[in-house]
Amino acid sequence: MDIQSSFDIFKYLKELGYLKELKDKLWWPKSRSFEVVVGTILTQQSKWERVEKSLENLKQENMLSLEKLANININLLSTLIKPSGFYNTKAKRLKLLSNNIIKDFGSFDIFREQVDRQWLLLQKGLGKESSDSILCYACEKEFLPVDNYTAKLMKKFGYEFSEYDELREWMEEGILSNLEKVYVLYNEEKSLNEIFARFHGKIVESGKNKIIP
DNA sequence: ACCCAGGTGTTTC
DNA sequence: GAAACACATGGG
Repeated sequence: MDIQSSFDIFKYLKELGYLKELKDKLWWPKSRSFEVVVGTILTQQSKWERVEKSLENLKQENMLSLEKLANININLLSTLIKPSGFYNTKAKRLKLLSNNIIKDFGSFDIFREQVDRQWLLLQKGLGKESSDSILCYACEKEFLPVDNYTAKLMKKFGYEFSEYDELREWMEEGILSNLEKVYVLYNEEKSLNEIFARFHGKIVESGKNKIIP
């Protein structure tokens, strides 16, 4: 298979017909909500099923909101997110991040509108992938997150990058320079954010399910 | 028993 | 800079 750009991967995954019906059209469960922010930290080096368990625990205790997490007892938070691992570290970072969002933006809605990558990268616990995931799935900005699955997938086709941003820019550029073709593949009109969001989702799902040998 | 998962921060050369 | 290590659970 001849892969010239990320668009060829996009087309290939599209042709597989995988990930057709999504509960959430942006792929990430409860996209646009504060849950995405919580999920990005919880899912680090963990399985999504374990994250769902933690999210359930938080919901059960009525703690799954920006205001509640900003003021939660740290030991309680650790206990509730135990299923997704690294719970002491993640608890500290989640609480601090919630406080910083309130301090610098006042509300989650303002945060969604005004936050930028630079602010996110300054937060303890948010690296490039988590920051881009928040921008893409919580804030609906035009960012294409890349992860280990993306790197592994591209390596299979002979493309390797030493830096996260090099891979991300190459992935974004392949789509941006083939936008007309992308729109032909979709019946309905989609925003660039939605295209990036679903593309990343497909890559993750195809990686998780090992559909590409 | 070992390996991995929708990474990140710190320490050390 | 880049490599090595810590953070931790639970399923295959």
